[in-house]
Amino acid sequence: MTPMIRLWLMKSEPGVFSIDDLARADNRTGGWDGVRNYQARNFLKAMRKGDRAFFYHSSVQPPAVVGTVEVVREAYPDPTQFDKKSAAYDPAASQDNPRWFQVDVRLLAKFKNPVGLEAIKSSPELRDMPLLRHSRLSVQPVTPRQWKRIEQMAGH
DNA sequence: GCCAACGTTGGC
DNA sequence: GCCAACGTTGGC
Repeated sequence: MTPMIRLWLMKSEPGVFSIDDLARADNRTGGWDGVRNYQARNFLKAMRKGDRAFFYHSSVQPPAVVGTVEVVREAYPDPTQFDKKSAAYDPAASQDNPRWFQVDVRLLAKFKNPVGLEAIKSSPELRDMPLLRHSRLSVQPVTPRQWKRIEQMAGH
């Protein structure tokens, strides 16, 4: 039986963690920590090894999909929730009862031609992306059709 | 820096 | 359980 590969989009502010940071990491792999939204967390927990995701840069000009990553480790407790020095510290979380999770991702490709938010808005095939409707959802599903369209726009 | 959208908190 | 107040995200 062939496991279904799911497709996602994950947002990050490049000033905090950028696609180039991931490119420089050991094995081009890093933990996607700091997610503190329940709906986004539930999507993180639904991710399976081998799933792919777009890496989206938010809060920069221009906001854009800048590449693709692959899930290499499924959800496990995000250690920053226990770290009092972290901005993502959550006093309500405990080791016994973690509230927040992260996955590890490996960089697959950095787009030569990032796909800007403006271009996404102008493409009729992409009008239903949660990105355009729920701007605050930092981890969200992508349909195969949307995936193909964005890769096409990126020249990949 | 502003502010719309929307998620979270807490008083009742 | 409602909802006002508050906080955060993220485009502009």
